[in-house]
Amino acid sequence: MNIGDVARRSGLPAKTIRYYEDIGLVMPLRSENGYRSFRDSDLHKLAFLGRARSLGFSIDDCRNLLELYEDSSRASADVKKIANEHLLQIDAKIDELLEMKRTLSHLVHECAGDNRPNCPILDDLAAAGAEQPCEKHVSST
Amino acid sequence: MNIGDVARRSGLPAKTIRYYEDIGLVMPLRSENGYRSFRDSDLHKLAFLGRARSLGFSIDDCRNLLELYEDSSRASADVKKIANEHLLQIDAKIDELLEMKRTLSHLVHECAGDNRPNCPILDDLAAAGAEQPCEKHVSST
DNA sequence: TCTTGACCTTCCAGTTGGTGGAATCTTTAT
DNA sequence: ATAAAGATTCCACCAACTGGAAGGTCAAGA
Repeated sequence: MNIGDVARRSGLPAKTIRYYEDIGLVMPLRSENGYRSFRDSDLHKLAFLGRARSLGFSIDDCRNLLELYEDSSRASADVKKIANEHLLQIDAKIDELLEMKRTLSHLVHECAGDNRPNCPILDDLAAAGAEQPCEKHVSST
Repeated sequence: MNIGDVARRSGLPAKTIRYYEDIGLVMPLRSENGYRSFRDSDLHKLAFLGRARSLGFSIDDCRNLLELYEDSSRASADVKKIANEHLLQIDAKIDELLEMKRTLSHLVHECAGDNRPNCPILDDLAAAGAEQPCEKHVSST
């Protein structure tokens, strides 16, 4: 299979597949003309990578997952550990975004959004870090 | 004020402040010795930027917000528009992460996580894109 | 046979938002 | 005098690609 076929079948852009070869995630053979020649196993790996990436795993995690996948004597605990750590990061990110959303939607709600200059959103951004203009308490935390 | 003071007061790393000057977000004066000399207005801007960044606004958004902030004849609608578009992106990201979380926590739940090789997580990653190995229906959308 | 177009190759640069480090001043304190 | 702290510039690096240029290859049609 040439890269175009693999791209269509895996759903990954050809550019990305070349990149994955660059960083050693797949090692397709080469035809006489210099074209990459992908085996079914390469396609399979790329589909695996695409799926793992779509679940948000880092390239580094993907590398480890792929290694585990190809190790028939793996312990599922090792896979689960990677997945669990990733889940924690996802949770952290969700929390962060929810907090942003909470703050921002509150501000947006307060803002008239008309042609007048008064704007609680800008007020909030400008007020940050200058909460007490009269007395600075250096936070003993 | 030297950059160290501004860093302490704004909470931004000195490196970041230099970077913000590089990309034209702040334009501190220079002392005779070549040191950056920050005015109160610069510190104020940097605090503004720090707050906006912490709400997830892109540097580009920050640039626009800063411009609006300094334009006393702005329309609050312009600010609100930026904020609302950002909110939409936050929502999209949250949805994406929640979907990842849903899938992944389901898989993690299924996985024994012991020393045996059988692993539903890997099975899922491997099965993706190969759902029907016997018949390929090219998806008529 | 020639040519056109689709496909493939490599390589270099840019993206986002910084961070790390080296080499080199300047200032301040002892 | 010297050392530490803090400043400067510049260059490289992170993730995970993406875009584009310049060129080689292949299959089909006139």
